[in-house]
Amino acid sequence: MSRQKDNKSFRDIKAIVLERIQSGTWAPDAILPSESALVTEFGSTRTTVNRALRELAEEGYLERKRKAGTRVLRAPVRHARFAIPLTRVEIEGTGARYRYALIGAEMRDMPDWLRARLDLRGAARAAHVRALHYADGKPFQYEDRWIVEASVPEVAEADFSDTGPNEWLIERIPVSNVELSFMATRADQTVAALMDAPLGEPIFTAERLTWLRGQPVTFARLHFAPGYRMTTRI
Amino acid sequence: MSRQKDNKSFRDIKAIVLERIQSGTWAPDAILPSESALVTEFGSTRTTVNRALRELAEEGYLERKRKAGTRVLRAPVRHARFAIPLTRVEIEGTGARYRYALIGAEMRDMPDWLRARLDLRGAARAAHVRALHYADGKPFQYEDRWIVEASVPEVAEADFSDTGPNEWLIERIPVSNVELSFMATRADQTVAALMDAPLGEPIFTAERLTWLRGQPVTFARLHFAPGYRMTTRI
DNA sequence: CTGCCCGATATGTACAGGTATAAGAGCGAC
DNA sequence: GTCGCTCTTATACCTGTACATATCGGGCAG
Repeated sequence: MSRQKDNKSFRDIKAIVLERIQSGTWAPDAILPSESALVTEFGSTRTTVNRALRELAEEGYLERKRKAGTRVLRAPVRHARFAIPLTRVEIEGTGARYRYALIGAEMRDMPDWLRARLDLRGAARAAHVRALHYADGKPFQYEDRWIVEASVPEVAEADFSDTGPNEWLIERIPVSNVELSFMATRADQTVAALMDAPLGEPIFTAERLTWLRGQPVTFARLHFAPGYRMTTRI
Repeated sequence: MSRQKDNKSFRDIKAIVLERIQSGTWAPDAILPSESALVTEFGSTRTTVNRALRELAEEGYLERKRKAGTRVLRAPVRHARFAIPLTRVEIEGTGARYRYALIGAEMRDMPDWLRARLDLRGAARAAHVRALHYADGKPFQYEDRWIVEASVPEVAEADFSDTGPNEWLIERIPVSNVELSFMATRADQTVAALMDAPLGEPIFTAERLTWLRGQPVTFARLHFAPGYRMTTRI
């Protein structure tokens, strides 16, 4: 016997509530029954009902306010979730062979636009690393990255010829705050040559800004091969 | 008096655990103490510790397995979360004035590529709607959408001259499964003319496929104005 | 009528204890 | 050895209970 009776798990309750929202039983803007009312209906406890409703609220279907009750959102604010794996993992995940090639790495003074971007006052040195990631021998992603020396002093001695700067960084800065942007850019001379694409080709591009405890760590611009699609299901 | 002693809330515990991960006290791949061990350390209950760890696992920092224990992930699988609001809401959120203009709407037989994309066998009719969304008088997004008649029969009589098809759909199909893709495309004749952009300009493009209970509902291609960036913080 | 306070109420969170389930570890039969 | 079994253990989840806290709305003083 699984459990004593036909008691609903929080998963069951989530499914039932979602079904009622989808079918229109509980229309948008409607206040749904209080937790304790649902407890008597489903024959479980408030803890369980609470978890179900809380997760549905987190997923954007409901809005909950103390005393006000739980309301069905009119236009559910859907959230797309993208996994952001290492490039190597992303490539290997498709079954392709991964290859990495360093193009160049030097220590330099950061250019003004970058200092502005990172909110850094005063001069600062950084490693400028450029690298290519291949999938099955074809260029997959061109990585153009700056790593702030003040935040990661070891970078001055780092060797990126075998390991990508991303994996190198993850060893040292495992967790951090990230600001990610995606955009469409035009292939310039460098990108066109490296990606084997015509000049001006639209390139799916990601910019990634990373901080650790308020200190800027790295700025990366990732140029994906023509035709790249970032896909998710929600 | 807030609570009886200095007991930790699940938020406190999350913060402490995260701090230990970030500072390397609990290095990647390390198994951290069992829930009951943490209970004695933090002086709370397993429910509380459990919630803290569960949420950290959801956020991609930890991996939890029954019996195996809780492990710090080497390369935290970070998840970027993007809110997917209505275009109108997105524009109004920036403080800009929203304007909508219908370009065309007709019922047609679906082209082959679309039927293949939606996994539909046999002929099927759909509404083909094209519309422009403006922010402060400038084109912001060109929407090219197909709505499957079999799934939303009212679409044959719908009038999209005042309301965008997206808002119209949300009234009828509040919740659904979505597959979202983002890519960089080249502005073709239509897009270039409507967006007031040069031919061939890189365009940030989203494709959105929607199902309700396994039935394909709509396919939309959203072309954003040149320079558009999709940004998030994680 | 207006502004403030205060009680009722719904959700937020915590505690204490229990059962269910997955999976590693060790043992024995073959 | 190795396959299959049981035992143990750590997490997953549930039941009940209690108190905390935000907020709506009504009542009262000015």
